[in-house]
Amino acid sequence: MAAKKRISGEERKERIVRAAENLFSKKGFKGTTTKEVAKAAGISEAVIFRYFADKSDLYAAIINRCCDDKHGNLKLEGRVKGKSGKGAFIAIADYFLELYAEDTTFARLLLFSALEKHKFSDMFIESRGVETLKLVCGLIKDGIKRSEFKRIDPELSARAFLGMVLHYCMTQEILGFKRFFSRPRKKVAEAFAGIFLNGIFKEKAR
Amino acid sequence: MAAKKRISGEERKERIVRAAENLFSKKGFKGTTTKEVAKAAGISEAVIFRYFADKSDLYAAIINRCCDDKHGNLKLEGRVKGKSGKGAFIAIADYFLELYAEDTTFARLLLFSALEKHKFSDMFIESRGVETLKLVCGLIKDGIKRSEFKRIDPELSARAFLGMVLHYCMTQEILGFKRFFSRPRKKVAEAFAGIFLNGIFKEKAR
DNA sequence: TTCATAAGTAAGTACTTACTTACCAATAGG
DNA sequence: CCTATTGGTAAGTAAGTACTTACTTATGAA
Repeated sequence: MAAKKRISGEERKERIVRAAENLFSKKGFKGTTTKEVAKAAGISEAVIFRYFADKSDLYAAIINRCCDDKHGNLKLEGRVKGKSGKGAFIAIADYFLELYAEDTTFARLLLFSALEKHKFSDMFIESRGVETLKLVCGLIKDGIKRSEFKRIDPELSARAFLGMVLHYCMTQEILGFKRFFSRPRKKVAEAFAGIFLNGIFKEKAR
Repeated sequence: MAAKKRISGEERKERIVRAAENLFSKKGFKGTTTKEVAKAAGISEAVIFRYFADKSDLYAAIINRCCDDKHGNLKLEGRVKGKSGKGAFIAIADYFLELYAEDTTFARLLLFSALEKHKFSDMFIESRGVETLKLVCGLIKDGIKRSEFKRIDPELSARAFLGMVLHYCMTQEILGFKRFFSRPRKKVAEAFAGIFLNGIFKEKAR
């Protein structure tokens, strides 16, 4: 029989949050029981309440993990850095397509939160959502300044581009559209960037 | 004191479904109790189980109502009929922008269903989702045939356009983006159709 | 009028939920 | 070695949960 291992408080807390993150993203906050979380974390239910005041406190811990994690935004910026024009938009599209194909945990957490009206979705909008929008917006404003793009509404256009990409990701991976319809990632990124850019590209030299 | 009114079975059933539809769309299937549904429908809980075998049977009734309801697709087709080129795309965008601004019940039901993995989202994809996609796809194929559009992937392009529109609707109305950012409906529809079309429009006469 | 039937309820049942209590055991520092 | 602290549990509790039972009352056709 395995000797009973005891783990430090911090490590245990971390494991509980990870287990809960998984379950909440799969079944929502209401749809997940503390019993399930305990089982997934390999401990008894009471331990959860030693580390967290109540269930929603556990939820708050997950949210903080997600929003503090600047990893996502940094990673995206890294991919775009150095690129310009079509390459930059392809990189953005490709980033999200890859992200959603790999793991929908975060997206599902966000959606559940928006539907169940926790404050997670608000916090998300204010941190990561706005950042991403700014990035795309910046690219567009640059293009306008250099007279490569038409003088369109930058925010609205950024929403259009991100909308194409993110709605595709969401329908494919979360609504399950990919069972009926699929295209190689590179092709999708290329097509979306192409449609978007040739739309806002000012035709030179008629 | 008001005389106790009795209502026909069909009418009562209908009222229960309507009450449940509202609540499920607000709080999800798991997040809504049969007690709440009964209260909203103005009856005792037991009545629900006279008309529906169980809670999920009630859910199924809602789904059928939503999917059978060809109203949505017909209404969209009606708006597009007779229009071509940019006007048609503006009409589509405008339709969804208006729909979401008025009422997110259906969209929320669909999202909850996709997340909670009921079969509603599958049924939706197979009925209304695919229909809408076909409509846009048809417009694009026509344009290609008439050599007005580039020879792009019609399905993928249709997804791009619908993505812009629907993701905008969703983020505005369900994620609550509209608190931070808003544009007049006509302007959004115009902008999205413009971006999309000038992207796939073949430039004539260089 | 009569009465079978359909519409409705109050008060349960068996079970699950989030959360507590009272207690136990491994570990680290003296 | 001892003992305070920390990590952990078994077995609760009160308040829900979906669903049932046993019963009442309005309605409409005969």
